[in-house]
Amino acid sequence: MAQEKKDNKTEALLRILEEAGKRNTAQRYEICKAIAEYPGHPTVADLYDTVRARFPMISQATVYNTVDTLRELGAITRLEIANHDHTHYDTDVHPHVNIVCRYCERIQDLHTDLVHTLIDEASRTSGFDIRPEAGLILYGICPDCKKNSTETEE
Amino acid sequence: MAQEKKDNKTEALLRILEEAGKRNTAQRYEICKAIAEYPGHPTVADLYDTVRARFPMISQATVYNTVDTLRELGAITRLEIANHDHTHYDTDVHPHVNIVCRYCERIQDLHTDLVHTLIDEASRTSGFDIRPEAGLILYGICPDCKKNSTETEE
DNA sequence: CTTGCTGCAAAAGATTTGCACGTGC
DNA sequence: GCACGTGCAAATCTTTTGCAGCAAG
Repeated sequence: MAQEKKDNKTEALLRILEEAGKRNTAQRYEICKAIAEYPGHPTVADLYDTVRARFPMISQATVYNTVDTLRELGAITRLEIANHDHTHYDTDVHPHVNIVCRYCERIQDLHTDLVHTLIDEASRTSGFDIRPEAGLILYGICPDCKKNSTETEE
Repeated sequence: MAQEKKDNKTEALLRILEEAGKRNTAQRYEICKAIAEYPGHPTVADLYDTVRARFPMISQATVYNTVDTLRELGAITRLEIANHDHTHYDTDVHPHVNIVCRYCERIQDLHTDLVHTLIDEASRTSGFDIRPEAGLILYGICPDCKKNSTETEE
């Protein structure tokens, strides 16, 4: 079932490209697959490495191009995380909160109705048309890193 | 009163540096003043330009250094905004939402109790120790840009 | 065929760094 | 006087771009 879900995700991305009139290339197939199957929130470098395993001659520029195309089509979103060198991408395009550990840089998703409440309030009070691609990021220390730092000292 | 507020803000930043045992230099004074007086959310380039008006020989590296020092001390926070080339800084270190216009790149602050509610819920459900330096960013279209796009077409 | 896509390599551009000099304390 | 801060310029590093050749439709 997990595998089935991944396949659906890959195909969903490919369908979005197809419906936008984009050509179906082997590179794009591999990139979509890599995005769909990547656990978590890959960077372009992550995807480049993954795809290169099967497609050694692929260029970074192609990965950047495809990822950017998918982003324009709303299939994925950019996660801009302070102090991370690379830009992460998120396949979950529903507005949600990303919680980032300051130490291990782990990213955890949090879905909560509060996000919608927040968007509603922001729309009402600011007059902005809020787009769904919310960049809601909270920074903190994850349970593991908290434990480790407690064990060692301070 | 507005001027008085700015002065206080400048001095607050200087005091933070002083209390951290940092040396009091003319460059840092000008940078703190530029940050305190800047309307909105300056980038390093903004601050560099502002300071250079009074201090022509200052180097960009010094601005980067000082801004980074202030950030480490918690006096300002970084705003990572998708698709903006420069990193913006925010002198408001209370957790709040930044609403960013996709067109004119205007940034508007929104203070609401929902942020605290959200942080509480995130702490409880994720087990993370959430830090106050929340990067809560919502993207949208500001009233002005909305009006302009309506007037012109579509 | 025609146009978009890819690969390559170089460019761009923000931020960081190394080092020597100057300056606060 | 000592160590930190500054200035300068070069380095770094991610992302973007120009262009020629290739391939999808």
